[in-house]
Formats: sequence, structure tokens, C-alpha cells
Amino acid sequence: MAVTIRDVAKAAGVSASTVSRALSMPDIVDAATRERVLRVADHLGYRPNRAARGLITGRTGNIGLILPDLANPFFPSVVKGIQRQAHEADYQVFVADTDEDASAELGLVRSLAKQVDGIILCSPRMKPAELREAAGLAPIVLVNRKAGTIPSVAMDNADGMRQVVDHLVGLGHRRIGFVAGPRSSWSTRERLRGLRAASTRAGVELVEVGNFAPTFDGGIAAAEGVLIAGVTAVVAYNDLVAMGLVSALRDRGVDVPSQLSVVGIDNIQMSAMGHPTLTTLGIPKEKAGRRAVDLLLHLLADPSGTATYERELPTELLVRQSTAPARP
Amino acid sequence: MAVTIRDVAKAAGVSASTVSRALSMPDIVDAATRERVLRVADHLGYRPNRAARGLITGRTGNIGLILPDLANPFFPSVVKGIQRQAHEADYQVFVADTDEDASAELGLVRSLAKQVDGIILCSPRMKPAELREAAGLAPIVLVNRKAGTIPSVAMDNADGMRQVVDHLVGLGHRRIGFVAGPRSSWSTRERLRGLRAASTRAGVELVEVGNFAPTFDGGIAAAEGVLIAGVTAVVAYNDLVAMGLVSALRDRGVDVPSQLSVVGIDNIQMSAMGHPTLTTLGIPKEKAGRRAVDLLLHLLADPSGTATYERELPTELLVRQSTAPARP
DNA sequence: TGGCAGTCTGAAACCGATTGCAGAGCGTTG
DNA sequence: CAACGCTCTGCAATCGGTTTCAGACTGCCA
Repeated sequence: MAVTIRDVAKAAGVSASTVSRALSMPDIVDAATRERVLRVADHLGYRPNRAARGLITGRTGNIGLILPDLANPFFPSVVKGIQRQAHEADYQVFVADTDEDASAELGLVRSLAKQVDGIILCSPRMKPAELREAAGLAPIVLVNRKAGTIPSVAMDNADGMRQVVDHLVGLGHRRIGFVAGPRSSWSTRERLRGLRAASTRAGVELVEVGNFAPTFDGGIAAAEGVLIAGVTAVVAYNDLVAMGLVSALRDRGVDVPSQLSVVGIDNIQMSAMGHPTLTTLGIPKEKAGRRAVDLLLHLLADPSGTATYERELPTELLVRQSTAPARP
Repeated sequence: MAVTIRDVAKAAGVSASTVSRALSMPDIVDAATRERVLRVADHLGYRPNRAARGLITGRTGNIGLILPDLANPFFPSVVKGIQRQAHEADYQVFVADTDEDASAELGLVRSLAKQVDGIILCSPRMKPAELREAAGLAPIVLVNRKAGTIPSVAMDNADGMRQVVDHLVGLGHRRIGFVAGPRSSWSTRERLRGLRAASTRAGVELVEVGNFAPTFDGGIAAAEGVLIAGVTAVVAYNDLVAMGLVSALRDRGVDVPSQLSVVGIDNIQMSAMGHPTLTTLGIPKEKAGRRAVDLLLHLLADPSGTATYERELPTELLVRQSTAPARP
């Protein structure tokens, strides 16, 4: 059916080994032979069978990607970055979505572990012990989370939160609210920590409004608490929450930004599409994906690598319409 | 390293063949033996090596998914549906994104063809000839497009457009605009055809405003033309375009829906999040994904299947805030 | 008791690539 | 001229499963 390495060998008048070498170790085979083999292979439309190669090399050429929810607009850009970088290295990407079900993550890792060379885990809710088990099953890189010595790429939450607070303080806000995401989320904890540090440093008050789902509806649910908190500005866990919040506030007759400033995080596409457009802390999502692949490939090339690889990506505050000077 | 079928065989005191059979053809092996083998396999944590299996069966257990742009909020739900259904059938999904580059699609099909059992092609811009070539390279199912005898799942554009027009006519609109997507898009043509039929039937006027990119910016670019067209209602190619249009109209001081009604298509998540929320023609995206997988698995099970499989999915109009009675 | 059908199991070939090892061919050097 | 080394190539083993085929065993019937 399909053209195999032996077909190429026969047509080129050499052995299968030579064909194999001409393709994957070009320098150890005679130039003329190599040329001929390559030409014949190309002419016959030869495509190496990955399964066969994987069988002997133990490499699949696949990497797995596990994320909580594809529908969350934060992820597509990350996925794109991962794709692009993986394809350049001739890897394919398996995408799996857990539907925000934290308990499914470890199971997915288990079932994926043998079918891929490595796994990229996007902001998992896994507990540290589970994470350790997962890291034992396959080479793993974390995105948006750090844990022990597992390689990871995450945004610089501390600096990001500082930028946000500085911006709000510059606008005259003195009492700032934080609508947190799920308590189990690493980002929630880090962002809270960053906000505390930054607001203490700036001498302003930080009010924790509570934990909410990292969704538009979560933002809607948070509106009540935000109003009660008596703040003049609020930082939301992410853009979706911020947008839900803005929407619910408008429904209650509270204008953003004239009565309340709102800041999101992530700079998802739609944050620039609504009214008002959202002031948000942008993070390089596609780059994060690319970096994650880089780390994983490093890890694969040097499995003994006891060195921890870690990347912190810079953030950038995008000032748009949802923040304004505090009204006294 | 990993536990193989031979390890299981040794531990269970049987041959590798028996283990293989116990796992994949349970009924032809003695019950007691089967039990023992399965218990041992489970105890040892045996996981079949897919590459090895694929080598002999010729099946990879993978399906490929090619789509123009993951960042387009239409796709994530489709992908989720595909995932879910594929996983239930014990298939993994490769996702590949062409970045709206139509010329890359065929290349992707080529490079993916040998690594998957079949491919799901989401709304490709490929020309019919290319599509035929693609279909020759691997079993293929189309989403959001029909072409020849290639199995496909698409929405019922004719009925959908009828619902949209009926809704607008019911509100008193007599002159309706259509902001089309790319001319090369199958959906553009079908939707236009559906709109023509429906408006003729209802005795109202249809004005084609032009072709625009299927994005938020495309909607912004269309605003000028919409105003010039002198219509009281406009149907956009999709929700993103509709939202861009609403945004640009607002910037020009035109209120939606009191001065102009706008209808989107797709019912993407964010269509319910803006102000006004968008009246849109909802299509069952996740179900479309599941159906596509069903079709593909059918096709794989019965490759000779000369019968064309085709699914038309029903649409549902979601009336929200962006449409209102026509002001005389 | 012998023959036969039927059930279950094991040995071995095979899928398509990679790779260790050995040997052919050639040039160089003492 | 012999010995040696180097470059290049082919043979054959191998990865981990599946599947064909033949044979062992059982039970049943004549």
C-alpha cells in the first residue's frame, strides 16, 4: 500500500539501512548515494512510518497538552503558540480538555503518558502530590503554575500586580478590591500575594471580595460583594470575570469607569471588544506556549537534566477604558 | 522499562498470544485464563504500546483536526465535541491550526495523512480539486461545508436564514442587509442563498453590503457600508462580525437596536456577554463536533462505504437585545 | 476404544523502521 | 608488498504488539 523504506531501497539499488541513514544521518553516507536515495524517496513520495520509528526509538514525536477548558478564551492563543513551536520541531500535539474537572487531570496524564514524549500541563488544579506522580509518569512542563522542581513557564505575577496597583494608585484610588478565582488555583494565590505586596508598598488598602468561578458568570456573582466592599477600583481574577462584573454593575446602574474602575488580567481578545474596553494586564500567551514547548524539548533532550528550567514571562498593562481617576 | 505484553505473559504463565487475545478478543479465550491475564495485566499496570499495535494493524488510533483559527471563538466548542466523542471511542485528537492560510491546508493534510486514521476538516477554503486530492490521501469528514460525496456535517443554512428573516419581518423590517464573509467561504454562499430565498418568499428586500473578514475588525469595516445601504436590520456573517458592527455603529452614534437591528450567527459565548446582547442564530457546535467524529468512525469501519454520509444540523434563533421593531 | 469435532493455546511470522556489527573496498604508509 | 586504517554499506536483530497456523486437549458418539 504505502511506500516503505524497502521500496525506496530497491528503487535506489541500496539496502534499507542505507536509506534510513541517508534520511536521518545524512553525513555518514556517501554524497552521491545520499543524493540518489533522497531523490528516489522524494519521487516515490516516501513518508516514514512514525509508528515503526517510534517502536524502536521509543519516541512518538507527539506531545500532549492538557488544559481545563478550551472554551476559556485564554487558552487558544497558548495552544497556537504550542502548535507552532511543536510543528517546527516536527512534533504533533494532542490536545485534551478536562472540562474544569480537576480530578480528571491525573487520569488524563496516565492515559496519555505512554502515547507522547512529554506533556504540557496548563494551569492544573492538581495537588502537589498528584503533580509529583504525574511528573513521574512522563516529562512534564507546567504552564501558569510552579511546583517544586518541575519545569514551568508562568507570568511574573508579582511585577504584574505591581503595575496594576501603581496604575490605580496613580489614578487616585486608595481602596482596591480583588475578586479572586478558585481558591485551589495557583494563580489566585500568587496574584493575591502580589497585590498584597504592591498595595502595602504603595500604602493603599486591599479588600478581598471573595473567591469566584473564573468565568463571566463568576464576575456577575461577584458584583454584589464588590459594591458592598466600598472600593473605588477592583482587580478581577481574569478578563472574563472582569467582563461579567462590568456587565452586572451596568445592570445595577453603576457606571464603569466613572463610578468604579475595573482591571482584568490576560488580555483576551474580547477584552478589547466590549464597552467599555477593558484595562487589563496583558501576558504573552502565544509566547508562553512556545516557551513551554522549548522547555519540554530541552527536557527530552536531556532527561537527566537535574537543573530546573523555569521561565517567568513579563507582563504589560494595557490601559483602556475601564479605569479612570477615582471620584472623591 | 515499560511493562510489555511478554512480561504479562510470563507473570500469568501463558504466551504473549494469549495475553493479546485476552485483551482484544476476550470471548475466544477461556474464562479462567482471561480473568487471570486481566488481573495480572492490571496489577502490573500494563498499557498496550500503540505504536506497536499500529504497526501491525495499520491503525494509529489518532484522528487529525484541521481548522483555520483556534482563536476564532466558534471553534473551541466544536473541538470540545470532537474530543469528547473521540475519547469515548479511544481515539486521540491531533489539532492543527492553519492561521487562516488556505494554502496551508492541503499541506497539512498531506503531512498528517499518514499519522492518523482520518481527518476532520473544519470549514476549509480549499478549492474543490484540492478537496478531492485531500480526500484521496485519508478518510475525510468536512465540517461546515459540503463538497461532492465527501461526508460532511453542516448546519441547515436554508432553514436558519428563514428563521432569521421571519424574525426580522415579524418586527416590521422590510429592507434587510447582509454583511457577507469571505467570498471563498462556502458558508457565505449558502447563507446568501438562504437569505435570498427567504426574503423573496417574505416579499422583503435583501441588500448585500459586501464581503468582509470574518472577524471583529471585519464588522467594524462593514459599518460604513451598512449605513449607506439604508437598511433597518442587518444580518452579519457571524457573531464576531456582528459585534464589530455593533461596536462601530455605537462609535458613530447609531444605537442598536433602536435605530438598527443586528443579527449574528453562531451563538458564540461572548455574544451573550456584550451590550446589547446579540440576537443570533445558534448552531449546535459541540454536537457538530460529535457528529463529525461519528461520521469519521463510520467511514473507517466501512471504507468501501460508497454511501455518502451527510448530516444537517438544526439551528435555533436566540432572540436577545440586538433586534427590535423597525422604526418607521 | 477409536475417531472426530470443537475449544483453547503457543510458536513463529510479520508490520516498518533503526542500529550494532562485520566486512568490502580503497588509499596510505613502512 | 603487506599491514593498517578509514569510509561506506549490508546483514540481521530488534522494538511490542497481532495474527495465522498447527497442535494439544477435551468431550462425545459410535
